[in-house]
Amino acid sequence: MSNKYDVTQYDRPSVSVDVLLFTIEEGELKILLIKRNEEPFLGTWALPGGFVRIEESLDDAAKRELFEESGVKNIYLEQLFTFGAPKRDPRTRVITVTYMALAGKSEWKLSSSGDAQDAAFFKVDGLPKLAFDHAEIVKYGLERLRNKLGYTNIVLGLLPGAFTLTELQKVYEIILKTKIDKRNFRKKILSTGLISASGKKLEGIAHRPAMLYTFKNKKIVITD
Amino acid sequence: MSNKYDVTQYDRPSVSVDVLLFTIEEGELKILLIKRNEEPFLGTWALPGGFVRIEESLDDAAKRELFEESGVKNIYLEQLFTFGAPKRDPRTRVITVTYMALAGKSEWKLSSSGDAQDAAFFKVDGLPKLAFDHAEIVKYGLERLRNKLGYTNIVLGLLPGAFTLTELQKVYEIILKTKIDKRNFRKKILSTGLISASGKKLEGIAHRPAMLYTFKNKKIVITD
DNA sequence: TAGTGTAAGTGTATAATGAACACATGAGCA
DNA sequence: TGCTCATGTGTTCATTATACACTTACACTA
Repeated sequence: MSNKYDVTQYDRPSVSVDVLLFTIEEGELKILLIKRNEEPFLGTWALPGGFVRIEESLDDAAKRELFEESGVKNIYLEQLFTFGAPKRDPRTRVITVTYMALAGKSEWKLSSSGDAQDAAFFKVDGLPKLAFDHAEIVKYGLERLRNKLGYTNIVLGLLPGAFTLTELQKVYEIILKTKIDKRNFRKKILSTGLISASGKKLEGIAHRPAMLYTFKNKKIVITD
Repeated sequence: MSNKYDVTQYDRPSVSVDVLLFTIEEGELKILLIKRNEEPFLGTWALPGGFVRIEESLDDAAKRELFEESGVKNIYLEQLFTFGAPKRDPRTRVITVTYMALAGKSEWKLSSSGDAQDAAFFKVDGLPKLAFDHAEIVKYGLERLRNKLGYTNIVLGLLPGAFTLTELQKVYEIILKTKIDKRNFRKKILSTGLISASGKKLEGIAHRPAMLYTFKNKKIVITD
């Protein structure tokens, strides 16, 4: 903190939060986008987000915006990066703190918000043109998500409470875009000790029923 | 970006940058602190930093503040995290974007700045009481630095252009607070192919002279 | 100039981890 | 009862990580 600048002396930027809400749907990694209904970028798809209120923390702002625009609550949320190029918003200086959120299939119900704005999940591979620098933000978030798969149990944010090992493996394969060997995957996952067999099995399917597993605790931890 | 908030409608927070400048000196990992000469926290040590100007990028603000307060230029700089708890600054709402910078021994000359403020390097282990939430920021930065040692060549930011393998190893040992086996360390470092023997050797020392090595390129890259 | 002090430099054996690979099992259903 | 289909399970080999000790090259001193 330099002594040369009075807190109130200079123009202040606006500060916003933008949230990448990832989910897995139909075997694809998707993110939530909102169609803008005002300028700039009217009609363009953008990340959910909005301005940070003067009395709320950044995390709270991200939670609030996410809830207002998707109805999602109590999900994993992690600060990603802060983007602050002077011209990233054509109106005025806006610095945006970005977040990554993960939701399981059942956790979101769109358009729960008062204003019935257009909101939809898009495959991260076939995204439309995005407003502002949001394409860059998505790229950054994807990279972070892929990295974190490797050394944390972050994947639990994308799964229901009980899941089969095949489902778990599919999530890894979808996000990392790789094929994984089934036996090696199971050995490695089980050796972490983070998940345990529930004893229950899938029912009503026309083949051998799979064991359902659960994460022993719901905290994201570093696994190696 | 929600449509419910006009850019100009609400109070805006102030946005600052704070920089963790790490260096190695006397076999210790140290960071630069500045003694505050104004309220709040008058007389308390704090991270170098200051307010982001309305027309400059966050990176530029961090570079500028670092230069103003330490005279250091052109060193490795990486955004860490953004801290925005509503009461973290008692004056008003200040959101701070934090950076980590790395400097070799020769790169800094303190008090090059106009105002002859108190500035000094402190061992990260024995830090004085810090202003604001700066202790938390240091803790976060240290963790990031330790992690990055493991999977990048970030260490080059702390070393001079030419260095011995023993010096390199010492940097790892100091930061990670571990003893490392000399032979295994050399095998691993050399196998990355990122450094090469310069052909020159240390001179004028009372024992077998060590080969000087250099990083083949000065970019920080991920090594595994 | 021989001897001493000191850090540099070097290899091998063992353990742990990662990668490749194929077939029997149990449920629903016809 | 037999067909279909995804589940579930072990071993071999290659790679990587770990543990560990002696010789070398220089400066200095006697």
